[in-house]
Amino acid sequence: MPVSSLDPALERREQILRAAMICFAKRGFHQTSMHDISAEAGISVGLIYRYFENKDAVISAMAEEHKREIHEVLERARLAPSLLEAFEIIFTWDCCDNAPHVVSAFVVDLFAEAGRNPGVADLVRDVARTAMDGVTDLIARSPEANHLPYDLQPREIAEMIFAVNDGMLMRDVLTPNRTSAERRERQTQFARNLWRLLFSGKPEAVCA
Amino acid sequence: MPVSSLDPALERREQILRAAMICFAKRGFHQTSMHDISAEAGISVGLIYRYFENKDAVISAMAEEHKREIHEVLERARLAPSLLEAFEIIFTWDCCDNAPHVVSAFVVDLFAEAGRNPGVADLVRDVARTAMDGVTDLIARSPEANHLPYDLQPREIAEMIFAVNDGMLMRDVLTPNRTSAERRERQTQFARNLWRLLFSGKPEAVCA
DNA sequence: TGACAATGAATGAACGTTCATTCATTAGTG
DNA sequence: CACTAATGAATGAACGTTCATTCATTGTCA
Repeated sequence: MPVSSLDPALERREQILRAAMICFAKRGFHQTSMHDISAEAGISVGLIYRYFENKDAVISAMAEEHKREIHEVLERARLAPSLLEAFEIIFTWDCCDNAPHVVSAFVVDLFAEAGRNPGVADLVRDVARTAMDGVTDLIARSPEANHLPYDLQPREIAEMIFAVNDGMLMRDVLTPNRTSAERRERQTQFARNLWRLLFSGKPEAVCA
Repeated sequence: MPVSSLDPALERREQILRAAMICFAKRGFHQTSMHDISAEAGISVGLIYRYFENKDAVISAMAEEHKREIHEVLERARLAPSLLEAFEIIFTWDCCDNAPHVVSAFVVDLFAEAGRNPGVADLVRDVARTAMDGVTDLIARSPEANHLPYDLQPREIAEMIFAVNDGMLMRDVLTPNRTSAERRERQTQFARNLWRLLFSGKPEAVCA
């Protein structure tokens, strides 16, 4: 548990967001009541309104946190010593050790919410575009870019990576009792398979 | 618009389901009220309860309809003259001409619901497994199966196909104003790209 | 130091609204 | 008339939000 901040107000905010994340993942945005969140956080209902204007603000704040997290993952991928390892980082970002399966349930619900809430849609679109640009750039700069099969462009490969990644995330909500380790193993396998398809040869043979 | 049935009771049922689908896609399951559905269908609230036990039953019935639709798509894919064409059918099944973008919004919400409603989860899991088995079989039986790159198994390829497909579906909710034709074009492109990655050669060169 | 004032974090009952569901009633049909 | 289809006002539970109130902490001053 991270002793995240010296500011007690910020700590409260994060405590509320942590509780909200658990509730949202368990029940979804619109089935989660403010009472649920307050109970999960061990505080009173009213207190939430000291730190957030309303329920929508809680959802937005969490979407923002998700945005930061994705940016962080991209940064780590950018620093990876090889493109394959960058792939693996991107494919396993949601396999955090604690709270297994919470992230995927949340993200799927976030996309569903984006489908009807334009504000959330803008935010998710923004994250998606930034991530896509980052990975496109990552591929274009890599030494492997010279060996791309056929006339596939870096952008097309990035799109495929994200499609596969999102698709696995979506499937994940169907198997809630898989452990983080199992998920990581499985998704790493996906990354390797995609890699093999893209760069004709064993992974070790192409690493920089 | 299909004049689906001679039985007026069944017709009412379908009228309600059609209206519910529109509402669910627009607002999501839990933000859609029974009044919304009745207004969309042009009937009274109480009448819905003559044909469905409660709101959950409406959701389940629609998930069942989705199941039937997927099975139908699989059957069409099975009858396709080549594996590539089967791919294209699978990748574009949700690009129906009327009601653009309705399907993807609905399906993403369906998965989100599956994440918390075990009954829905069972149903979706069942559809997913059947579809996966069908496509695995499709690949294994195809003449191209002998040219699979590296040690990739038909099952792994099927998993990748569905991951890509689900991922695109998820992305789709972010661009609600794309037309069906644009979506079809884009997703066909995805199918072709995946095809090229899988079977090293131009599509035309490998068709049976 | 000790007494008192001010602060604002925290509470939870109360309010107005929305919603799923029911049911007494009406319309339609044979 | 008898029977079913259809209506929509009524019900009660649940929800988001507000706010009067409590109380531990901090600041002030003699």
